[in-house]
Amino acid sequence: MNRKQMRHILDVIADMFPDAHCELHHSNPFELTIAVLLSAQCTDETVNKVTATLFQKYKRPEDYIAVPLEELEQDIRRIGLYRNKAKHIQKLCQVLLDQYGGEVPQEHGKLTELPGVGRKTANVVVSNAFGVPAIAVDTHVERVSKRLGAAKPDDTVLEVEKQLMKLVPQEEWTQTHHRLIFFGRYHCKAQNPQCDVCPLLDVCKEGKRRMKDGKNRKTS
DNA sequence: CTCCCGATAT
DNA sequence: ATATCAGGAG
Repeated sequence: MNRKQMRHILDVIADMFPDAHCELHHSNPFELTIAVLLSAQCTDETVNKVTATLFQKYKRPEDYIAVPLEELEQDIRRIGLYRNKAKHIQKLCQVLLDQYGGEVPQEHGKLTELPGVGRKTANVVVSNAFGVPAIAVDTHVERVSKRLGAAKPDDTVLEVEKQLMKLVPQEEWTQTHHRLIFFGRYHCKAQNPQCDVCPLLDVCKEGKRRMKDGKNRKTS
């Protein structure tokens, strides 16, 4: 795929989702970091249900390490993967207090060194909380990029990210990231992609293949 | 690569 | 019943 082909895709998804945004509820960089950490293999809707009460009980890093690990585990149990996540949160809060005065660092390299924070989470935090252009490749961005042909089927998430950074102007990285997520979450879905009503069908090999094979099933 | 894991959609 | 969900660590 070249930049001109990508430009067309960007214009179409901009028209479909003009105000795509971060759907994880948060009111500061620290809450955003916790929310993204919790969101692994879990819908943002479930995360928001939990953080609605979680963020009332735990305001600062000190609050998370003041309770027994088991108590924090129970407070986030519905998220899934809760034992790892609770452990990561306590370790992360300890590091924030020990090394960063209780604040979330703005440097991408420092973020990825935090427990439970990988490249994808760091990208979300720097772009959403600190205004640094970034394209976080989550399950939706990966799937959509590969279906549309912006990345190869066996590319790693890092390779997908690099490819998108080449194809998309830097000033549009963060916005594009959100629009690709919305496109993947609400339209080009994992299970029932709505190829039959997709404005990108004419440029999507995967979509044409699905329509031809009759795999596109519009059930609602 | 495997493991972690509950909630929801299909 | 199975697939999937804003992944990361060992």
